[in-house]
Amino acid sequence: MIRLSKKVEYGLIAIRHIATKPAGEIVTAKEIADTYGIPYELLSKVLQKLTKSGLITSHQGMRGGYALARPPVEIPVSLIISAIEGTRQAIVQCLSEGPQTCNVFTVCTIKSPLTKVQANIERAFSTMNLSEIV
Amino acid sequence: MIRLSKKVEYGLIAIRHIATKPAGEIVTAKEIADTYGIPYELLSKVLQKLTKSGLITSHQGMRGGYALARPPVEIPVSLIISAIEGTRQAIVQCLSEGPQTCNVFTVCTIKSPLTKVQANIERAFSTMNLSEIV
DNA sequence: CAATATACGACCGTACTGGTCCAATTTCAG
DNA sequence: CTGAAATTGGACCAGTACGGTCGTATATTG
Repeated sequence: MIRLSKKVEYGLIAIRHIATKPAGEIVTAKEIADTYGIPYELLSKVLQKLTKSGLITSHQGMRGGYALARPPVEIPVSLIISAIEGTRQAIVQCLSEGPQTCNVFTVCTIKSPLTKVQANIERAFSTMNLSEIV
Repeated sequence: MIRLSKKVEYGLIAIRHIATKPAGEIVTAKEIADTYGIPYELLSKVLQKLTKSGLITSHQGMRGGYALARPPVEIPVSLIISAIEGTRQAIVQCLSEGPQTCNVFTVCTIKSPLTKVQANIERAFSTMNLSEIV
């Protein structure tokens, strides 16, 4: 039907793992990769994206790693997803990109009905926060 | 965030177009393709899938075309999507394919939390039927 | 018989995805 | 101050899915 990318899966697993630790504790990418059998380099990229969007903080150098930037309650699942996927805002191209890239934009008849479904999905992801998946 | 494929978009537009006609009226793929500027061959494939899953009926030969197989109220949007996409049942691989293909299946910690989101999304698509998007 | 329609398989280019490799940089511990 | 451990970031690659096209077979009707 609809699928989250592997990167998002890894990101969710990782940030959840961090959230299970005592607040402020620093976790390395290697630890997470080893724990779940996730490719280390790929996971690193994902964690870097989460860092750039301010959901987690990074600490370079020896004894470095990652920690949550805010309490889990303030991290909705929707933010985690959009931090990793970046683009792809809407379920139909029209809604997010408009006439430039959608060839049927002007004659499209399903845009407005689908905004309801869209809102529903967004609500599903934004009402659930990190504290609910630990 | 999450995106419906172009085929599904075309399928929704097409079946909606058929639904706007008087019940039983036959519409050709060409008419739909021309109306919305959709590639004819691609649309044909989509309509064939909708036919195979029993949502619409096809009539070959001259004066042939497609018509709804049931009243619009009995055609949930979810059926249209799964008819066209076939596979891809769940938002995370684990949920639909299990341990064979998911490398983190046994240690995955986000499966069960995400089933709630999953159910939410499915409800969003299955509670909306064709009569609501015409 | 000919025109019109669906049915179906093969094919193609592009883009994205998951994954790997490598080098640079920062930081702390000894 | 040096080296190990960690993040950062760019390049790259194989596989696959997607959107789209083409050609052909088959059915139906006028």
